[in-house]
Amino acid sequence: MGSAVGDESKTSGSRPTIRDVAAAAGVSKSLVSLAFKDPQRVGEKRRELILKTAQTLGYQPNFLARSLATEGSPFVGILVVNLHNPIFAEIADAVRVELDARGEYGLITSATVANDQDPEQPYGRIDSRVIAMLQDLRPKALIVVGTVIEHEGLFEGIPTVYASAEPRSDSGYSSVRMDDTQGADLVIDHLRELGHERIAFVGGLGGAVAKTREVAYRKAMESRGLTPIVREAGFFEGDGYAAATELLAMASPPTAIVSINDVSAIGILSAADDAGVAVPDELAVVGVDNIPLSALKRISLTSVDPQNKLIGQLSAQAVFDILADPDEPAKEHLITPKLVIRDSTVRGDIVADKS
Amino acid sequence: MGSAVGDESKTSGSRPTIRDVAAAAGVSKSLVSLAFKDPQRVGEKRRELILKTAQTLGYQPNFLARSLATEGSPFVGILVVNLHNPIFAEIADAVRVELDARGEYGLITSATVANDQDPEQPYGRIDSRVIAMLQDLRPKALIVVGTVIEHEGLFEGIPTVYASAEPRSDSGYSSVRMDDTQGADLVIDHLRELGHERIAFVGGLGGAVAKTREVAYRKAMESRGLTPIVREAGFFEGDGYAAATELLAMASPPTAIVSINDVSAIGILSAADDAGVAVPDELAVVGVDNIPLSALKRISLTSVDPQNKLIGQLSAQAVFDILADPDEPAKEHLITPKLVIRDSTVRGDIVADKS
DNA sequence: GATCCATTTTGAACCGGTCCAAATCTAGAG
DNA sequence: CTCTAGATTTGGACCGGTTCAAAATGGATC
Repeated sequence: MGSAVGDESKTSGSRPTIRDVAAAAGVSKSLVSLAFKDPQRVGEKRRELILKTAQTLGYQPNFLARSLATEGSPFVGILVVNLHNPIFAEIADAVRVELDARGEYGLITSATVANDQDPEQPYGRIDSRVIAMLQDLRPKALIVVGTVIEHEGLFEGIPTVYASAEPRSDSGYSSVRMDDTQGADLVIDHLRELGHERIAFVGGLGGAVAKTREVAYRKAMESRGLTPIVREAGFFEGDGYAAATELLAMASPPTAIVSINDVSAIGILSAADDAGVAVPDELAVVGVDNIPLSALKRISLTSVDPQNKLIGQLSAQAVFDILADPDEPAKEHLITPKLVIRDSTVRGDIVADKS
Repeated sequence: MGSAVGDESKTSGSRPTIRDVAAAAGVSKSLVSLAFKDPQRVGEKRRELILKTAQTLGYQPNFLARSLATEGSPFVGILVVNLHNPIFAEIADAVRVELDARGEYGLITSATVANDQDPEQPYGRIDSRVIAMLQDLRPKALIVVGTVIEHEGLFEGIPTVYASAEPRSDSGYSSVRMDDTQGADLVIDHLRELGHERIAFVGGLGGAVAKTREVAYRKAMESRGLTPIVREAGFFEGDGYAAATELLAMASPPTAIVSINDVSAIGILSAADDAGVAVPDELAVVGVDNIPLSALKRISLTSVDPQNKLIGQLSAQAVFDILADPDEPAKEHLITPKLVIRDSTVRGDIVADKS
């Protein structure tokens, strides 16, 4: 009565709230809330009524308010450490697909800050403001994709799974990553089948991942009665190029080079080109990561595929395990990699190009 | 009095709140709030006291509560459409650096959902739950990096800048992107200087970006009295390969091919290799994007560099402009690209490899 | 010592939800 | 028709901040 205020007086501008719906439907806000999160508890009639008015009003629960009230957000956080690395994008995708399949959803974020001090690990340092935000958001769980430099209990209280990170001795966090030992075995066996014996390794610098792979290479060689030839190097094209150039200048150069990763391996290919060494006839080259560009015809690099899709799936799986039983001890999942054989070891033999 | 409740009874577990600090410092919560967001208004003594007790208690304002109360979050949202495209990572980085330099910060997110229906634009469709969240968060502004398929007023009420997206006629949103017309001029001029006249274009399928580049190529050719040769194709390696194979089988094949982007151009290189056509002697190839892998020696592709760093910077700049004056009409910034000349057009001539 | 004004501080309402104890409404049993 | 148990609905406190009008404080002035 009175000055006949329209029903929609509040609707101006911002989104309708739960109170608007309650008023329009003639029920209490509590009931509207219930109708959304536990529909069975609400009587048939009102439920329909509430849902319909919500629909017509265009109501959508406010995520912020909900998270504040419940002390927790409805999603799983996915922190992608390094946006420049395509394999992390693959893992993140797989994580999201798996979460979706189980009715959860993932929020992808990156907080990486360029780190000029350490050219060998330019990414991995993290913006604390973004972390603070993520903490306040309190996602159900967190999946960290890639290696974070400073991680000391950053996400206390949030169940965390590390996907494709470096092996860490500390923490009781679950992790999922490629089994480098098996990777090295695959590579060395493949090369030996092709008749190679002087097999060198390029890499080892720049963190635990590098070290792990170097050790795996050494073991694989020694267990087969071969002598390791290691040339320390970093992760990038230039590193592989320099190392390979040196190796090829040796008195009796290696007939095969195994690299720490694909990008460096591509540098090795260039070094061979420049030195007039034919690949694969005079030199076989193998990388690790199986990044998309290794499949390009111009490169066609034999590579250890870490099975990123599987890593993503298992990471999501690990999150569900933790959620189901928070007291379960942390697990370390080691994925068996696959060897993708291309022209850099066997001419013209294109195998398992698409998986 | 009574059962002597300890001061820290609330501190157990979760982070201390503003009330904990207020109690510990013997002031009201309002004052603590003030001390944090407008320190000048608080008396010297209490300010110091409050800040110190906050420090010792380890208090940090809760981002969620703040955003809810103020109806807005303290950061600029950066929505990276496609994590798999390295140029978007470059843009996002540049945006963040620029925001940082001006005291703001960016929250990177990706909401892309794989889109099996349309293999030519596999990314660009967006997870509505993530969008809803972003809306609730109400960032100061939003920078969308890359082309979003469905965008109809998704972010109403939030100032939005499109970086490196397709040109859009609708909307009053600001945008920053490469000037494709200038890009085409650079390419055609370069090729003509090298004596090429039969210059073909590969691409044009898969959205407005593709169409824009095709039109730019046509204009550049016609304005120079040359006849356009267009072979419609998509964005990927296979597309370039197929198109180039066809072109090279023509009675009088082109002596140069301009591609829609680098990835497709690499396919063209492969096609030339397989057809026994020498690059650059018998065929020159040019791409667009200057993705990192085009600089690899094995590929060494001449490419139009869209100046991603600059695009990122200007996008951030555009955000500040809007924030400073919300009524300013939307602007369209066109960036002048640079041509990076490599072996695919001029043998052995390595120019501007690192910027 | 009283008065006035500027500065500092406080209390309470609010943002948009959740949640729980209490109130109300069924309907079947006695 | 009353009683009671179970289902449904509601009011109000709460999450952790912000905000603003009003109260308290502190000088300076008369």
